[in-house]
Amino acid sequence: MEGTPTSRAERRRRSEERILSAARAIFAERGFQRTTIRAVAAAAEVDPALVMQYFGSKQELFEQAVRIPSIPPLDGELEPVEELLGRIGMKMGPLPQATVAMMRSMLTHPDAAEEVRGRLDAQVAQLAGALDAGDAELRAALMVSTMLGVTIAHQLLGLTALRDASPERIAETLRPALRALADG
Amino acid sequence: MEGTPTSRAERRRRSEERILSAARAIFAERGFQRTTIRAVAAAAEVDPALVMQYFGSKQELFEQAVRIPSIPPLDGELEPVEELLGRIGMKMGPLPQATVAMMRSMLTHPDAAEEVRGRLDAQVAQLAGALDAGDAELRAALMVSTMLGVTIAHQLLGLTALRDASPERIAETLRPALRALADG
DNA sequence: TCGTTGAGTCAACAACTGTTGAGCGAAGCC
DNA sequence: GGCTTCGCTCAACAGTTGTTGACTCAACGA
Repeated sequence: MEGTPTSRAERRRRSEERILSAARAIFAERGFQRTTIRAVAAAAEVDPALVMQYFGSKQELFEQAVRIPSIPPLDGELEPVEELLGRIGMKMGPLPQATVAMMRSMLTHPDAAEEVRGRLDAQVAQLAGALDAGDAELRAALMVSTMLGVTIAHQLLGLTALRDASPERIAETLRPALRALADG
Repeated sequence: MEGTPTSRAERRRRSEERILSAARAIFAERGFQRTTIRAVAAAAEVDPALVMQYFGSKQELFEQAVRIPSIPPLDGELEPVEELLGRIGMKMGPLPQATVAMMRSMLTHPDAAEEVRGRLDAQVAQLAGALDAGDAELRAALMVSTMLGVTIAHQLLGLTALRDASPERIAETLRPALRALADG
């Protein structure tokens, strides 16, 4: 019977992973407040108390569930605009659940808001460094905001006009706008 | 003593207005889930039961508090781009609390999500009608999404790079991007 | 084999939530 | 003045929530 491991460490690892996976899914679907530990536990087929025992609190569970690798540095080769579009291009397929969970909570959960703001600020700074003219930071911020808006409208809100558009077509249509922002 | 009206109808009207005003403020600040009827009642200096008596349920209170005049039809005179920017221009000052409440809740409250999606869809359709080329709807959707993203980043998230930029400068910097989307 | 450890459960607490029904007191009407 | 109406409050219920402590039992190390 390889399927059901009886090793202690292995069982623990798997339970923890099942919990984290369930948490990501439910946080992504409902956001922080509407997600209950009981619901996560049920989805992970585990007792609610176990979730507490492993993660200490709902907040801790959230933090660990949405922990995401930080934004990779700008690829010096590609143009910033193409870099951004590429990220969208990839992200126009389903976003990682951790990202969705983070975004879904960012307007109603102060900690998520601060985390997202921090990451976007960083991305703005990074992007601004790759632009030239004087108000690079403002233009970078507007580029990032545009990406944010399109992602929200497409992935979280499901705007009808965007729902059936292919990622490539979106990226392609968006390109001139981003370029206009990049060039000033 | 004009300040404290003793007329029944007048008292009722004022209480209802105080409740709605408090509700708008707190819904705008915390979103639907994190807003409690008790908090609204306290802010309105009223008993929680009164809120129920007047509005029937928390959901009803929310709906009445965020009720907003629907989007005015596109002014045929102005170009669509300028029209949009104008609205942003106004909205770059503080947004109406009802709007903020709606937006703050839209990612975590299904009803708010549907309402916002509906309004944005309508705005897209309206805008698409004013553009010419083939994929007008997609481009209109991206214009609206851009506005959405900038508004969120600026008003709800407080991106540092946007926080200290004047509405005019934002609108001005954004114009070429929107125009690029509008012209195809 | 046996005591220890730790994964996992069970039942409960305490706080908070939306919501309700009975009741008080003053404004309105005759 | 007396009856009615209704704005408003009080106290409570019932469900849900995060969280906890005692407990069970199988894996583990000697």
